[in-house]
Amino acid sequence: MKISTKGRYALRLMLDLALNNTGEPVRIKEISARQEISEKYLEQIISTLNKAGYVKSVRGPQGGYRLAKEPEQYTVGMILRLTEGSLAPVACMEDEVNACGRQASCVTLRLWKMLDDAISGVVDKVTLADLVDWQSEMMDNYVI
Amino acid sequence: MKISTKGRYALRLMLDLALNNTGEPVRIKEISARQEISEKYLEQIISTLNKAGYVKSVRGPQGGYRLAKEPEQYTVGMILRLTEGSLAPVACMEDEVNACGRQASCVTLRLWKMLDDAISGVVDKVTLADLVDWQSEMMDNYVI
DNA sequence: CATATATCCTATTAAATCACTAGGCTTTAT
DNA sequence: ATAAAGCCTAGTGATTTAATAGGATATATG
Repeated sequence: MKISTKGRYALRLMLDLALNNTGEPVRIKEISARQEISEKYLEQIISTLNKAGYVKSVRGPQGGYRLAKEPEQYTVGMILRLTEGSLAPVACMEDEVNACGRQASCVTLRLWKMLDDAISGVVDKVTLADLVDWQSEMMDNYVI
Repeated sequence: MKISTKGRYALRLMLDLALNNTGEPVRIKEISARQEISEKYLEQIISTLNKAGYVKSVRGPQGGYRLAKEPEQYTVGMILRLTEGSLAPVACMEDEVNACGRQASCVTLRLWKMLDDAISGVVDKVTLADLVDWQSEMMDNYVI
């Protein structure tokens, strides 16, 4: 019942891009240094985000990545589901077609639906822009 | 981000005991047949529940297991946390002492706390007695 | 007391997943 | 032409998962 490093790193990566959303592309090397995550692993993760159209890449020198849309447009759920695969607490809830034979008589299915709703209620509501806001709130506190 | 089979089986096991809560001990063999889970695996899972005092065992012929308390006394969270270890969505939230160095400046921590609260809000509210009720509701629907 | 029936306990294992690392290929600004 | 970036695929060690296996121990019943 854990969010994997892949999902967490993807979130930090997107947040890093949002915080450095100047128009200039951001290099993997910079993100790697700031977030203390290996360049190679970041490369792999950002490739998923790129293929999904969540970020735009610029190749060659002075290249890098930038967000494809505004931070408000990305929910945490979008990012985590893309990189984690699914946030459903049990496999039988993943697809439209539920293959489990016990389904009709499955009491716990109701429980899993409640859990799934609770999880979705959080991740589909919080956006990247919220994370950016929270970040600046924290910075404010440090100033005193 | 999944509940493992161990946790799901533990829940079905406890529900099976609750539905057969006659005072007579219930044998693993019966649970295994009803739930279609191997006896050996059930043995292992119920051993955890037994050590935690969630069930009481009777050894020897005519032996088996029964609930130590009433179904209302068990939340789904108790059972899942015991068998799964923890339901926290990230490792850095598990212990009282949080070892992560980024903690102070960690924006996502706030998100994980929201997620953790949402999950706990469900599993700490639903009891074994609720599952029993839901089960009988379903049975009613089948009668028509 | 003997026996069958149950729980109890520890070890092993095949498969899958996770969290990376490695190395070369392609594009493009200078 | 060159160097700096992203792009792509494969490999790998460690850990976890989901069991199986096999015997030890307790006890109700005849």
